[in-house]
Amino acid sequence: MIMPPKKQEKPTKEKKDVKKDVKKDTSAESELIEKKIKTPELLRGFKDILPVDQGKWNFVRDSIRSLAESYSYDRIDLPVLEKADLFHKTIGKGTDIIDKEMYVFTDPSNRSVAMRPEATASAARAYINHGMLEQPQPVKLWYTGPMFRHDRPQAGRYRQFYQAGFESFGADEPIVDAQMIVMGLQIFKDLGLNVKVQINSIGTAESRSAYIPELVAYFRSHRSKLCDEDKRRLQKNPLRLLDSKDEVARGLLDGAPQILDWLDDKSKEHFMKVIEFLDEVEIPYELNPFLVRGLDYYTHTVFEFLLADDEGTKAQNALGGGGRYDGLVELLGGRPTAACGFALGLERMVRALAKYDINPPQFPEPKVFFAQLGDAARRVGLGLFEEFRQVKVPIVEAAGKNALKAQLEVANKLGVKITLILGQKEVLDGTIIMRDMESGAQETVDVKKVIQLVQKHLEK
RNA sequence: GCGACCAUGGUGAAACGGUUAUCACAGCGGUUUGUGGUACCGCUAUUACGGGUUCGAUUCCCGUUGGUCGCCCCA
Repeated sequence: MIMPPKKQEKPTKEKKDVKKDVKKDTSAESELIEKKIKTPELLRGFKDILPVDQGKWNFVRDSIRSLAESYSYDRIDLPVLEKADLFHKTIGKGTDIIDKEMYVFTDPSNRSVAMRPEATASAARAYINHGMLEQPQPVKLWYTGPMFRHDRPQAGRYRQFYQAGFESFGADEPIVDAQMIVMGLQIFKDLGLNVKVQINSIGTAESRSAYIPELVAYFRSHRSKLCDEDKRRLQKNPLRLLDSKDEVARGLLDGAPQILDWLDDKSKEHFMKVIEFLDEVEIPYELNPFLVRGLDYYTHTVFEFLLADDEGTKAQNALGGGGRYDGLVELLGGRPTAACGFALGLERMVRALAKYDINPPQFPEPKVFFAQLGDAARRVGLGLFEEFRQVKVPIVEAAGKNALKAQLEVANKLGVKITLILGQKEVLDGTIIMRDMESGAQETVDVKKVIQLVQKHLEK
């Protein structure tokens, strides 16, 4: 008992040394060069979505797609790159998205282009470009894909992030606004996420231009009390004062003029109807008179989807948002067209699933493993594997492994019920071995009957 | 864009100025070449990168890159 280890020790030690020396001599140089070339690094704020996460991602993507289909929204795929101008016009100068965060560059043909920071503008552009205003209205489109904003990365905030969005063009009815909210909430419900919606109306551009001076006047009278950030807002983007996180500003908000009071009658009526519809279908919502959104094109109804119980981090708890944008198509040179839509942040949804430990429904595990030995068996196996696939018996293999042992280890890890073993002998005899993984019992059967036999065995 | 914290193998951790960087899990290979789940053995890290201090740095300092958190913004 003592002897063998001693015998082994010596050779292994020698082997070790040899190996190390060999490594140093032959590959050390190339290794060094590789390292010096720098191991590749991800761009800041960019992320790989790895196979382990795809389950949750597919859950999110599938929920969105099936909802889109049941509400008969048509899929549209829009380019990632657009003329920079498109976003300047629509999202608005003065917004952070445009001024600080957009990936803009000059392309080889000397055009100013931008990686899309969102897709509503592109959807409106497509609506105009392809004469969709001649189609039966409303035109209902949905999309999903990556968006780009050069913001400082944080949890739930990336420079490339995925959005899915729904846009309805050509309907000014309040029911459309309400339906958007219903749809959004339904997706979250399908995912098992507890999400609340906040809504507000910011009316038309005219009513806002009447309201903003009032708001500014109010806060100006309290200017000395405001924090620096809010003073800046007062000048740059007064509406943002409404969702300031500073306590002083929050305290002042109670006495501040509310945008709802400044809406014209039509806007008020529109908003009232949206709310009535929501009441009708018993959708819980929160009226948030301080909700404003960061893009210029919004009119009337605006809403945001928030995680309902967001103890812990308050940041990045908005999972999506949207609203009406009646002026957008006209702004881009189309015929005046009412429109409404919303977008969802996919990584925030995936993150919420992880946070609440919600796992997507699992698809059935394969129950049959196919082990093959030698080239002849591989050749036969190729066809057999395909036959199994056609009768929809999920079957897996590990073609990268040679040893039967290694293949059985994989089969075992997969928790498979049956392993089929095909080797040289069996190929010659036209047979195959069927092994029950629980009992370990195995029998040699006619390869032509194996599919039937496997199906029978699985039924038990 | 501003501020703070962090960075050890595929993963989670340990060491903390001092000889061959420790442990667990995963991975791969092996324990006689066609049989799994256990056991045993072996292999897998120039301590993110680049500089500096030091006789000596994973450990201290600076820069870069990346991550996280708050602000800002938003999805």
